Amino acid sequence: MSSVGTYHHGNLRDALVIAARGVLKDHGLSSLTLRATARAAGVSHMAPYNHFSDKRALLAALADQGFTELDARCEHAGSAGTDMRTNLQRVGQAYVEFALDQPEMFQLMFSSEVAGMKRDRHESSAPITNVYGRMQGLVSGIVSDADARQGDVEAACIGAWSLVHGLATLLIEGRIAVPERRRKLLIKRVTQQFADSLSKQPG
Amino acid sequence: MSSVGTYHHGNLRDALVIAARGVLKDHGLSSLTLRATARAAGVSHMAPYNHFSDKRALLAALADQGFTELDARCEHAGSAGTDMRTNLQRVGQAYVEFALDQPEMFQLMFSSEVAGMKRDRHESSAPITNVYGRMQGLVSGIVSDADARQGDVEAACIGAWSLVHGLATLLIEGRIAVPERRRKLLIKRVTQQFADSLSKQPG
DNA sequence: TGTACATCAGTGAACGCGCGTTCACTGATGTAC
DNA sequence: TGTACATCAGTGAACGCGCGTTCACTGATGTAC
Repeated sequence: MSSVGTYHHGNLRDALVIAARGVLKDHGLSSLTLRATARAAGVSHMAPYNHFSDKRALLAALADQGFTELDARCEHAGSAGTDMRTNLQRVGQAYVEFALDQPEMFQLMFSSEVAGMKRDRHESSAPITNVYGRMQGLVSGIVSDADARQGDVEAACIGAWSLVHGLATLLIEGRIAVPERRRKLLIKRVTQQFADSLSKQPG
Repeated sequence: MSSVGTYHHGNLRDALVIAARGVLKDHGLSSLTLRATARAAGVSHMAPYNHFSDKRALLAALADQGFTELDARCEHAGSAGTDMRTNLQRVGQAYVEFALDQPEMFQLMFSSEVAGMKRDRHESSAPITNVYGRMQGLVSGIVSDADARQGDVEAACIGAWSLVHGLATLLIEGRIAVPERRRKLLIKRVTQQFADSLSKQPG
């Protein structure tokens, strides 16, 4: 137990993750350093080492939080209706919109700095698996209605993920020239087309 | 005119780009610095400033080279046959395989460090446009056979690019668990499915 | 209710690193006369 | 054919920066007795 302003912080670990998130959002991934995070949390630059083994562990904790939120949004989007094709479209849309809402977070989550992380003993295995598993479930459900070969199902699952991930990435990087106000419609159309195309494959 | 070993290099600009490419390939994007490039070219760390206004300009020149090569491979792949769907599939496959052949280059090309570059007066406008234009031509050709609306054509074009770009990105980052030997087949299937799905859209 | 003490969670100085860039310079080249 | 000189394309020392991390430390906490 501790009160505000004491020597011991009380919950510095969480506070650091929150601070890191602020730095990431306000100044971008390349400015997200250990020292900047400590500064933002109002603590000495050495304090984080009491809670994270090193910089990567801190970034990994933040990325985990992002994956959890992405998964939550996809889950919410993908369980609204009963039509699997619609649900898949909505999951895809949620994925891309998450990336556009929090581009820096999305970049962190898929940055090579964080990939293959040790994860500092703090539970939480690869949470991207949940997101992909969700798509996989829907795609498999749709495609397996037809008499598809197994390789085709796998390709369709990976295609689904690739499509939304690529769209998110290209939009974030500004490679796709589309005015702000048309973005959402575009995302909907692209994901829609993909969802509609499933199970129209030749067996 | 100058011979080897003289004070004046003769063609340091090109030599620097080649050296940068070596550094990028051998040590990755984060190690691709001005000084490392100069070192690799066997020249003082200040010499590059006679040929490039700053670090970004050097990286941009290298990225341009990458885009040119990517476009060449896509062109070659996409003009082999006469069936547009097949050509589109091959272009997509070439895109992904380029990324896997030269992952660090691909990362550089789409890194935010290089995006929206000034490009140091050395001609060569955004060469990614060529690659996308190629896909766009094929997709439009296929989809416009049917009576598709304009927005659907656009969505299909962007979908094509997103699909291959996402697949390339996810494979490079090791997010897709697929053994080395099955990669090529997977890429083929994913691009194939997409190409086949075109013009089966509902008008 | 006190007190000794181990442990926890902070501090701040310092190190070594490599970076991009500035600066003043100098050696080599080519051209005008 | 020679020579003065402007220009080009290098050099190397130095600066300031922020980083991650080490180190020795110290203040606060909680528990055993």
